[in-house]
Amino acid sequence: MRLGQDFYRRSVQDVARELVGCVVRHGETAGRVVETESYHMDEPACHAHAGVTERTRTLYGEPGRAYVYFSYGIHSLLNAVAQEEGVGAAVLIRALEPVDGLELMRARRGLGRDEELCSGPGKLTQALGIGLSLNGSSLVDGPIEVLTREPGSREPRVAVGERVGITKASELPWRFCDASSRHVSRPWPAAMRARAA
DNA sequence: CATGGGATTGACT
DNA sequence: GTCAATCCCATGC
Repeated sequence: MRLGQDFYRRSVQDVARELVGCVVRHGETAGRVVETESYHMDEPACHAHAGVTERTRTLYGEPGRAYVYFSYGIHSLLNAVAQEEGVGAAVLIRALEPVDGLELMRARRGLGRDEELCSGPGKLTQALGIGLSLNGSSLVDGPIEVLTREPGSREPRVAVGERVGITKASELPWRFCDASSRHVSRPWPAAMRARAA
């Protein structure tokens, strides 16, 4: 079942935590979310911190849309816009566990072990074929689907830690991981595993 | 209009 | 562990 707009119209931290275990699908390819990070306009690591600009318009828009942006000249990164319209906040999808369309993912990514297909924010957009043209598209009724956790599938053990790869506000514990997954973008320190819920 | 930084990855030492 | 690739966008002149 697809997540509705109300799911996203909440605290961005809650959305990030609860997205772990959900499934993202684009066409034939799909993966289970094992790692997310939340970003909010009030802290300087968030693009929305600069205010409303052409780039951040999507971030300030209605919840439940995709914010896709280009990073380091090479990678597209996928975010889910959260909170009320007018608040710049989003959840970065950092890693997936491949579920469907593995062959197509391998073709798009080149040779690699299954753990390497979607174990990073730039890798998963490549594996799922998500590009900048999908910026602003709806996750509620658009081409990228975000589905609830399969009933009966195991409850993820969510570990909380500091966000990865940023230079500002790196102390905030806004990274959420399935601690038992081997498909995360970076190894999970033992100290953080202890905090897993 | 010119410049510089960045929520990354993969190749190489 | 280090480093380059490479482009969008914000900022400043």
